[in-house]
Amino acid sequence: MNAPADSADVRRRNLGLVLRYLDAHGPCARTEVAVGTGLVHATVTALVAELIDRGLVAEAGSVPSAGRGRPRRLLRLVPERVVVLAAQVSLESVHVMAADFQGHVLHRESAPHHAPYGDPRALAAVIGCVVRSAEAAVRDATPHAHLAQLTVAMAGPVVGPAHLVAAAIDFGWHNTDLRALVAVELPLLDCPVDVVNDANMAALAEYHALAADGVEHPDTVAFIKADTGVGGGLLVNGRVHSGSHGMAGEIGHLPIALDGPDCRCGTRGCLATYIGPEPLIHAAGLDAVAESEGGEAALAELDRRLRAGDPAAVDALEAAGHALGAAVLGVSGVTDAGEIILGGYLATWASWLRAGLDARLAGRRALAPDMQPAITFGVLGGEATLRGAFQTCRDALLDDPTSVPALPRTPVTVPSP
Amino acid sequence: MNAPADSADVRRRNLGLVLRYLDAHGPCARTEVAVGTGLVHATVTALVAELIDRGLVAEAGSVPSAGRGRPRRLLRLVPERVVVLAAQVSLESVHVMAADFQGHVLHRESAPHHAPYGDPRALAAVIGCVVRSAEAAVRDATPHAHLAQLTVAMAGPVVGPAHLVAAAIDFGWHNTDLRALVAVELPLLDCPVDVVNDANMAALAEYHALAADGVEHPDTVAFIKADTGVGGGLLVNGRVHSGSHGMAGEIGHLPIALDGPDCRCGTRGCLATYIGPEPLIHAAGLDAVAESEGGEAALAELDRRLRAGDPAAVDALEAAGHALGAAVLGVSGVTDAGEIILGGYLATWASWLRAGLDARLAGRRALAPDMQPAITFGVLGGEATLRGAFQTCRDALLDDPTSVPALPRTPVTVPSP
DNA sequence: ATATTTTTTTTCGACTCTTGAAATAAATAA
DNA sequence: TTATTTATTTCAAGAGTCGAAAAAAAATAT
Repeated sequence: MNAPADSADVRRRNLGLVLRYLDAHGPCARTEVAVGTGLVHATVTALVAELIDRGLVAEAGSVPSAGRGRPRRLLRLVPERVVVLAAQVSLESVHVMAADFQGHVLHRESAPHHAPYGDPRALAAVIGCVVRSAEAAVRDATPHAHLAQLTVAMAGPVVGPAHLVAAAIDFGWHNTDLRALVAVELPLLDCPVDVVNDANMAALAEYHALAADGVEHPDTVAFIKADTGVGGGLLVNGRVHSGSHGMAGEIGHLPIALDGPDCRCGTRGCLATYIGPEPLIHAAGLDAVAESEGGEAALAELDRRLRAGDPAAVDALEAAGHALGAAVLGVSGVTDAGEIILGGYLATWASWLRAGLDARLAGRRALAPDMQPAITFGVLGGEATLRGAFQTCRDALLDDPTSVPALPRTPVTVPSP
Repeated sequence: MNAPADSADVRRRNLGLVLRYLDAHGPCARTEVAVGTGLVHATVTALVAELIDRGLVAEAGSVPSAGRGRPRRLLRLVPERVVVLAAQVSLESVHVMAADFQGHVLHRESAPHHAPYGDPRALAAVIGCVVRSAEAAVRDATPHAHLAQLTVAMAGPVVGPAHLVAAAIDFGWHNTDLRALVAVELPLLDCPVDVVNDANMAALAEYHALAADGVEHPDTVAFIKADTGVGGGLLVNGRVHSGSHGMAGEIGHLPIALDGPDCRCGTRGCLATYIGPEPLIHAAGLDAVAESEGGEAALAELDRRLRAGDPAAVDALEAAGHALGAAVLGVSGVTDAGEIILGGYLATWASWLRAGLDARLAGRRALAPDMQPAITFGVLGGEATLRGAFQTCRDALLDDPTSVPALPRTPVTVPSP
């Protein structure tokens, strides 16, 4: 933050600029990179040379240039050069994904963790085990890859530069240094370990998924999702804003009604008491199903009833839409998010939520039509969190491509005299 | 954002680093600056030389160093070198303040603007007139000063890099380029003109005022104020986050009750319908006073009654405290602000609000004691907005000290041979 | 077949910035 | 006076970007 700047900073930034350009615009020539980034040809030559050294970029043949002239030598990203590991800790199991730099999944693995409540060490051991196995599998397949980072996403606020898990309610933790615990389990894994909030990751992933589909995002974007719980995230300029306690986006307890239902959190009228799974199940008259077959089954049944047009189910979602509308107004009022992405079953059931949601937004809409936040719907479903953890690794690498070491010099076969 | 980096960027940053250090730590020697900033002695010498060239820093005598050794040559900021102009447009008048780099007020001036509703040009003319007169007064007094910036704060969202005033409800504007209009009025004023949101400026000012008193701020801070209306601001790392439409902090319309009172904005249950001046006056039974003597007088009367212990007044504020508590929970839930600064009469009447506020926060407090946002109270009152506009100029200068030109070279008297 | 034109890429010298080591300056203590 | 200590400056080196010129590689014109 207040460290001196340096020519190395300049280099890092410009390397990232070139890498981002190649990533976004596919294989292209140095000239195009120069024009696209605003750098001068000479500099692009130098930067590309370094990226080639580090194995992040390779030449990929020539194409004839327009009309006559020297043909363009195409440059392409080498996604295989980098492998990242993304892990997600859910209530009952650990999921790990290994992917290359462009997100091609190289390996997936899951394991139940049976972590005893209050014992992060046991969980770290399971994480370590799964990650180790995933890493081994990948390392065999792609021997030259650089392992860039492991990012572990889990429920609960993650705090500060030390990435302490401040309070994982589901696991009974308090100020746990999960990162250190995992690192202990993985002494041989020679890469940085990151611990992040899962909802924030989902937000990041949906943001990028929509951007890949051509959606232009405003600079401030909020994300609200509901599945097993209600959470969210706040993105500023495409980066996660995690707030003072890593809790930005712990939106489930946004108060939307002064005298609403009591909430686990101790207050009342929280958003989660309107759009969370339990209240929806209750409103749709599915308490019995939840009781006998569990919450997952009840939600599945709710989905069936919605599609069948069951009035209680439809009404439940319209009411939820209203509450969601209040939350959207609240979030957009506080953060001025220009877009709000809805994820989890809020995306799945978008068509049933829309009525209540739009009704609630209509009032405000009258005031400043062009200032309404755009409402979009996530497309990643359960994949979002892992994809977001992956994206975090990617961003780190694009911010500092020098973290990837130079390739071992290929021995030049000198023609004997 | 995605422009190439450059050695000039490095210079700018490091000049700013040195300038900030001298600003924060008072006169001190180059060695101390080097240690404090992490720069090397040689670099500090060069940077200081440039700052002296630009007239921002001057040598200020020597003090003996600890024990023996060459004495330290102290460096001091030259606040007089820079003059900034801060303007505030309120409903009825324009206020302008000229200050030096450290905020010493050089001149103040106000004028009623009688701006006809919907005519930004007339208002721009008044602003121009006041600014011109202020500038002339200051320029006479301090002939060598560099006029760095004019920042105009006004109610209403301010959008994007063009600083368009998107929708100034009070003035009936829509997407007005007030900056251009003011610039037209001030063709001779050779400095950048900025237009910003007034509540955001108040937030910035209170932030710095508290920091000057030794308060350590968390990285995310929210500000909520009420006086003639309800507004606020969001600060991330000490910088204003204005959101996608410059509306971050238009918090008056945060919905806190699903079925609350109707609001001007078209929805219902907005924060402003609970803690705004009209509802408070009404709840305290002062409608008649407001009718006959105006809102200002009614608020003054409310203040008297509070201090006299009038039950209706006290109850009104306790209820407002409750609503405010809900807003605080909402804001902190969405943004994870580690601190929430309350300003305007929310600060003045802190002691009467606390009961309701704390009651509302108590529930949440039980969940995560160390994650509660700290509640602090602004100290600047009506001065906040102008001070914030000033601070914006200051930040711009600290971010790029090269915007201040070199002093005209003092003619060296060559001894004739 | 050769020269010319066009486009892409690299090379080279100039300039700026930070750095580390050495030199200089200015005091005190012996 | 001479050594010691501390603060500051000087100087050469290293790393970056930039602009102009040169080189490379094709297509077209002669």
